[in-house]
Amino acid sequence: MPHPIDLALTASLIGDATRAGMLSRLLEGPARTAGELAREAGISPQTASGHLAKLLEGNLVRVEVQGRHRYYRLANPDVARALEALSLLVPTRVAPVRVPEPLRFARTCYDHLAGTLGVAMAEGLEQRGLLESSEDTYALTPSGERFVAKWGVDLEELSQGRRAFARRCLDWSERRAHVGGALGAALAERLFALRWIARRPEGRGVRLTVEGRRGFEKSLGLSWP
Amino acid sequence: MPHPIDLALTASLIGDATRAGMLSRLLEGPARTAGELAREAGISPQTASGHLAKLLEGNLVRVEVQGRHRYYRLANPDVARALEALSLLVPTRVAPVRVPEPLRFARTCYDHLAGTLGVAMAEGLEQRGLLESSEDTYALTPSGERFVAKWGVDLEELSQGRRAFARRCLDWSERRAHVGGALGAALAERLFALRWIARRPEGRGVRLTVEGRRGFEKSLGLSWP
DNA sequence: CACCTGCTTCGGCATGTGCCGAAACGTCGA
DNA sequence: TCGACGTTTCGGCACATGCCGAAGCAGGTG
Repeated sequence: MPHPIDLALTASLIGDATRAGMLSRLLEGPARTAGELAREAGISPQTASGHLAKLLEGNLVRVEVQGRHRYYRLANPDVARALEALSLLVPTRVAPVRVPEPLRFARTCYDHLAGTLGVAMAEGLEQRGLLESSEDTYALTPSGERFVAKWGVDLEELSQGRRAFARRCLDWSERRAHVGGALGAALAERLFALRWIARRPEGRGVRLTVEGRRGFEKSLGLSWP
Repeated sequence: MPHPIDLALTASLIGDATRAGMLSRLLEGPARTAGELAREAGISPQTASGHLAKLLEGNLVRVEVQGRHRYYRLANPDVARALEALSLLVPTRVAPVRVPEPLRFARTCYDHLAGTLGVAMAEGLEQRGLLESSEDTYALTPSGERFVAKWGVDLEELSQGRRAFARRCLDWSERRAHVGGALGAALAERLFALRWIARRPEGRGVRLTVEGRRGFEKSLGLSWP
């Protein structure tokens, strides 16, 4: 752990509403000029400049100079991760997050399964001792390896790739983790192939089929109304 | 993402040196009473009480009342994760606070370099724009390719192999990333060959030689007491 | 060169917040 | 019931910091 003073210094950079807004926008959108950030935040260019100088000093953003424009972006992926980790701590106001019900129940997150279903699967695997979580990754236990093999996941093949094996991917609608990485992608791919889940016509939404409902019930004891 | 104002509110709870110190202690140690936390922080009980009330309100800690004592602890594992994610963003000071024990300072992790030295090398390369990190891999920039070639790394050969090129390997003693994968192995191999580092007689410990100390100082500006 | 534009630096004002002294509250033990 | 102790609440002070107006700097353009 770093010295508390340094930790506080970094946290206080995010701990200002204006700067937090800038960082949130940079987290979700492309690089922006100082002027754009000022307008979006509703503050004068001087003030924005001061904030950006601090963020730069704290190594939360980096800047690319193009002529008289200065494009700011998040300094590195760690910053994005820290912002997301902090977001999870924000006390929920009234409704947790307003997500349309279908999307909230199940959707794809890049190439793996997210939403209530994705989280339930991860936690079901964990409760049955098939999956173990560490700080930000998952690992299959020996019985877990046999279990996913029954679904048709080829572990040999997965471990070849350069991709992280199984990442704990934080779910923004559930505020809990689901399985990402190579394993997450392979699980989703198999569940589609087994027709336990099916893509909705458009968007990232996913539907649980009748077979899927039965399958999850039988294999992991998961059930839904 | 939550509203930026709420994000800022939560971050600013950590963004005070005194509170950050309390949270750090709670992260590493057992639950403590309000009075203990006050003494450890070197502030009056009233002031500590105010801080703890804020942390409680922000749901970063929870409290257990036992008679006239109040035991505070972190509210949940998400808080610990957020603190650690934030710690990663703290700009590195070159001199570590504590004199590191041998293993902590430098060791091999499979076939690449880990510990304070491994992390410092990775971050030194990154700060100089020689290495870029994405989610779980590293990539050499063009200037980085020239740099490692000077150490005798044969990039042609590395890219032949089936192994992941450069993995971000999380260091358990430092809680930060160092370079793994094929590049990490090649760097370690070259540093041994150049006699910048040497294996300790037994175990995985690694020693920094006088040449190594000079070399890291000159090439990456790293120095140790 | 002059001029516009994007951005930063400087100075002063106002608000926010960390700190402690004083005092109150609740629990425990004599 | 009383006093000791751990903790919280209240009030006021001092410092830190966000804000903007004014001014300065540097790149692009005619």
